[in-house]
Amino acid sequence: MPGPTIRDVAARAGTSTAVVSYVLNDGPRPVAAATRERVMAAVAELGYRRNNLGRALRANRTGTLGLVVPDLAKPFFAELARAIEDAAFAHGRRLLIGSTHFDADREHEQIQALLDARVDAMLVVPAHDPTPAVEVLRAAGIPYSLVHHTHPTAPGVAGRDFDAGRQATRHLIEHGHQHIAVLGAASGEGPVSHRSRGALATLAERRRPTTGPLVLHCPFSELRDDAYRATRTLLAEHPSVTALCATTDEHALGALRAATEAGRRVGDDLALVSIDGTELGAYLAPSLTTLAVPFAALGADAVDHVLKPSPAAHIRRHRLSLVLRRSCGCRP
Amino acid sequence: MPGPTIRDVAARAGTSTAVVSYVLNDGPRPVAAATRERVMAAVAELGYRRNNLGRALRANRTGTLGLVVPDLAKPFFAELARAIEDAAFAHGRRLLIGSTHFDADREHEQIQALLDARVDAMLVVPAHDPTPAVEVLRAAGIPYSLVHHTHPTAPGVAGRDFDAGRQATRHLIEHGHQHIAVLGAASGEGPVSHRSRGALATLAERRRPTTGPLVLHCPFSELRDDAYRATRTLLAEHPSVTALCATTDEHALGALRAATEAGRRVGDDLALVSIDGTELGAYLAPSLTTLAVPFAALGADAVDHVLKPSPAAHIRRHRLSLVLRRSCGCRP
DNA sequence: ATGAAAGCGCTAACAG
DNA sequence: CTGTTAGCGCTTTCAT
Repeated sequence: MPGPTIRDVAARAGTSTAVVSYVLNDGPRPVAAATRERVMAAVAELGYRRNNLGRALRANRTGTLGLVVPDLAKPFFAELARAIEDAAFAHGRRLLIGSTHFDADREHEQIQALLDARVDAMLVVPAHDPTPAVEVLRAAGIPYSLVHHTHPTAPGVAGRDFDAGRQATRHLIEHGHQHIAVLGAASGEGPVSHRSRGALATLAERRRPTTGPLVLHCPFSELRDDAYRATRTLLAEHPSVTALCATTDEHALGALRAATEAGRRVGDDLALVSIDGTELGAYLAPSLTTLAVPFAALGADAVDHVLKPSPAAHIRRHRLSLVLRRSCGCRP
Repeated sequence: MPGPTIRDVAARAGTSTAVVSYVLNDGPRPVAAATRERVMAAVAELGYRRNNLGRALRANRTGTLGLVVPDLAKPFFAELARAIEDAAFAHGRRLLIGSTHFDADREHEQIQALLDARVDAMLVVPAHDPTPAVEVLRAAGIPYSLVHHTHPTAPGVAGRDFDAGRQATRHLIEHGHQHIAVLGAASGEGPVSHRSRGALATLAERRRPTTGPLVLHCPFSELRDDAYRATRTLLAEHPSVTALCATTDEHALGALRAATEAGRRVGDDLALVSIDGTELGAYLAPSLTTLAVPFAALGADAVDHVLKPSPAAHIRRHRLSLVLRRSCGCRP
C-alpha cells in the first residue's frame, strides 16, 4: 500500500505533475481555476498525501527541527521541551528530540544523529561546556541556537540568570534574613553559576555573610541528592542560617526534603526561595516561592530565531518573574 | 556547503557509486578488500556523511519513530518519553515527538503530521478514547503500538493497572484502614479507570465501604486541581476516611496539598498510596508510597514491538511494583 | 568483483 | 497557462 503519488493525481486530473505541484504549493506558477478544481478533486478522491521525503530531498528542507536536551524527564527540561514543541508546531514544523543523560559523548552523538537526519535547524540545551556543541553546529552550516545554557560566541536564548539570583536573594533580605545560604555553584559558566553569583553579589552588597557552604554542581543528574545532602549538613552545622536560596527547583526539592527530615518547617522557621518555576513548585508542601523562567517565551524565541535567518548571532535573555507562594514565609 | 555526495566519494576512490554504497552498507554485494580500503580512505578524506534523505526516499525507511503524547511536561509522560527515547536511541532510531495538550483534534493532527514525515512506526499515548487514533494508524499501514492507554483491538503496551489498584488498596487494608477513599474515576476505559476499579473491587471483597466520593477524571490537564478540590471536600465532609488511594501521582499531588492545608499529617494521621511511581514521589514531603510503572521496560517493549513485525497484535501488560516510602505510614 | 543506469516522489527550470 | 523533463542522493538490479 504505497499510497498514490503525484503522478497518479496528475493522471486522474488529466494534467501534468508540474501543475499538480503548483496547486499543492500555491505556486510558483499560476494555475487556471478550472484545472485547480480538477486537481483538488483528484487529490480528494485518491486520498493523496504528499510524500515529504521526495519534497525534502528535492528542496533540501525537511520541515523538521532538532532538539537535544540533557534529560527529557527532569521537570525543567520537560517544560522547556514542551514549550519548544508548541512553538515548532505553531510554525508547522516537526520536532526530533534527543536526550543525553548529561553525557558529553552522548550529546555529541545526538547532535550528529539529528544533523544526519537533516533537520532544518537545531536547538541544543548543553549539559556542561557548550563549546564542542557550538563547534559542530557552526560547522554544520544550519541555523542553530543554544537554549538555557549559552556560549559567548554563539546564538542563544536564556533567562536573565544573574538577575534572578539577585531577585531571589533580595526577596529573602526583605524578609529580614541575616544569614542566607546559597545552594548552587560559585564557579563555572552555566545558569546555576550565574544565578549563584547573582545571589552572592547581592549578599555582599547588603553586607550579609557569604560564607555558607555551596552545593557543588557535580553530577547534574543527581542534583536533588546533592542538594539534599548539602542541606542536611548545612542545617546541622550552621543553625544560624534562616534562609536558603536554591538556584534550581531540583536544589529546592532536595533542600525541602532535608529540612523536613531535620524537623524544620519551611516557610515558617526556615525560608526558601528557588529559581526555575516548574509546575511542581505549586504543589509541594509548602508551595515554592520561585523565580519563574518564562518557558513559553523562551521556546517561541528560540524557534523564531532559528526559523528566520537573522544576521546578528546574539544572545537573547528573558527576565524571570517572582512568584510568591509559601516557602519564603510570605503567607504564614 | 552542500557536503560531498556518494559520487564525490566514488570519484575520489576511483570506483562507482554502487561499490561505495556496498561498502557503506556492508552489502548486499561483497567488495574486494583493497577497494574497500580506498573507499574508506576517500570517505575519511572528504569527511563524507551519508544523506539520509536520499536513502530514505529510495528505501522508504527513515529510521525515525513517531511518538505522540498528551503532555510532554507532565512527569508521567515525560518519564515515558525518556524511556522511549532511550529505547529508540539504543536501536539507532531517531524520535519525532508531538504533544497534544489532551486535545483530540490536536492528537489527530499530530499523528497525521508524523505520518506525513514518514516515520517507520508510531507510538501513541492516547489522551482519551483511543479509537480514532487506532483507525488512522491501522489505515496508515505501518507498525504502531498504543502505550499506557490501550484499545481492545489494537497492539499496545501498558501497566497491569487493575492489579495496581488492587495492590495499592490491599496495602492500605493491611495497615488496618477501614474507610479508604479512591481518587480516580469509576467509569471509562483509561488506566485511571482500571486502577480505580481494581481498588474498588478490592474494597468490596474485603467488606470495606466503597461510597467515598471519587474524583471525576474530567479535564485531564487539570488533574492536580481536581484532586485537590475533591480531597478538600472529602476531608471536610468525611472525617472517618483515614486512607487515600490516589490512582496517579498527579492525584496524589493534589491530595497532598489539600491534606496539608487541612492540617492533616500524611503518613501519620492520613495514609496515602499512589500509583505511577514518577521520580518526584521520592522528594515530596512526605515521600510517596507508590505502585511504580516500569517505565524503562514499557519503553523498551513498545519500541521492540514496532521494530519487529510480530504477527499477533496483542496487548502486553507489565506489572507495577510497590515502593514503600512515608506517605502510607510504613515508616513512622 | 565492479560499473552503468534506473528510479524512489517531488520541484522547478525550460519550453511551448 | 500547461507539459516535459532534469535531477536532488541514494540503493540495487542488471550486465559485465
